[in-house]
Amino acid sequence: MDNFIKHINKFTTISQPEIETLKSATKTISIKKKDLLLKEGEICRANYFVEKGCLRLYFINEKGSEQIIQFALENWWLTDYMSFNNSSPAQFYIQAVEDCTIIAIARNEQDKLLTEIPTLEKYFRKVLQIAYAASQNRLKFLYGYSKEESYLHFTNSFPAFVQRIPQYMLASYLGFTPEYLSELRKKLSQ
Amino acid sequence: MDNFIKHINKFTTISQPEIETLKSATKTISIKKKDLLLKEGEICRANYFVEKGCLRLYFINEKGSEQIIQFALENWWLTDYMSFNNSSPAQFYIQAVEDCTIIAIARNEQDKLLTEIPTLEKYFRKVLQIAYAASQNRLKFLYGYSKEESYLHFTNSFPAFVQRIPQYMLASYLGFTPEYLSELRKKLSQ
DNA sequence: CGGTCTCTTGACGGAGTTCAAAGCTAGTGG
DNA sequence: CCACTAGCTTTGAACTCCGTCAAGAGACCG
Repeated sequence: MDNFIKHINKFTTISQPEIETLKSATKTISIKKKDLLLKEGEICRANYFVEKGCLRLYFINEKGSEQIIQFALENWWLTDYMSFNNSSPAQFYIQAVEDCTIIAIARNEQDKLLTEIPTLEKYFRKVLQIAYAASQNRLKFLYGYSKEESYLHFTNSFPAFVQRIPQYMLASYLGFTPEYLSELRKKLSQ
Repeated sequence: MDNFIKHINKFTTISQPEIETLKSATKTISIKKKDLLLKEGEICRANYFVEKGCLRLYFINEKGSEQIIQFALENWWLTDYMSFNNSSPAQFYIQAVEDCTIIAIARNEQDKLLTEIPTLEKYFRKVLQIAYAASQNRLKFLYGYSKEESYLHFTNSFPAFVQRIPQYMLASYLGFTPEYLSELRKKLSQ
């Protein structure tokens, strides 16, 4: 819970009684590597904050292989927002890449919470504004870079993270095949 | 201003005096087709709501050609969020695709406004939550579909919008060349 | 009606995929 | 703590989607 409270205080001010309310309205979950928080087709009923570990959001494409859309590291929120907003069937899976500690706010609890603690509206607005900025940036790289450039950019920007995940996940996230990633690595190491 | 107020009322409740405050803190701008609201390298000092018309967000890639990241139609917000959040140099251009009526909230006014009218925090949080959901969906299509499938999906989903914009913009938004779009159209009309 | 955008056509080339198979690594149970 | 196995990574060859270039046809605006 520590990271979570710190994170809130980075963006707004929250009182001790409000923290207590928050604690009673959230669930802290420990999950193992490869455990699923959400499956395609289910209704996504919670928003997940990564206290520790790493989650991924992905779907299965027509050819039957996994396509990763997003990773969430410590201090990031992750959910299938379409499903979460509209209570529609999820289009994505959410899975633990490593053993994780997750803080979950259930959909119905969130509505109540935001009424009881209005400053959380500010917190979520700011967090979403940053996440949205990141997604604009992401699109810029996707459109502007070749696969090789994407790979170089990503490994230079997040060297530590690249060590944390298997290569096939990196390939999937960057939008190419594990075979091609292997070819790139070989080429670039010479 | 009508669309704007209606849009706010779809997500939260705003009082008459609050509307007056809002009116005095925003600027309504009329711009002509091809006018620019933001250039790469400038600091983006406003968030733009499309009351009427259509905007596009794009950048110039290494080869010197325009890459469109996003369109904004009526009732959508558009800005370079990275630049807007951090007062850093913009990575994008914002341009009118058609003659437009735009409502602009300046960066510093927005901070004041959100303090004076707390319900706007809820409004922006919800709008961003929807925009973020749309961007997750966008990524799913980008990763999951071939160029041909992207084209078919887009034209089927937004036939009216496809009529509103030149083909080279559609090609740019979908991430391919006008030449290939032309080839696709020919092939698919047979 | 003249000039500048926009769209089309076709030839060619290359980045990245697919498939199949072999080598490697790490986790698990005995 | 070792051995076995499933899953991950590498290799290479064939193929294909889509970009590039260049040139011409059409459309729209002043």
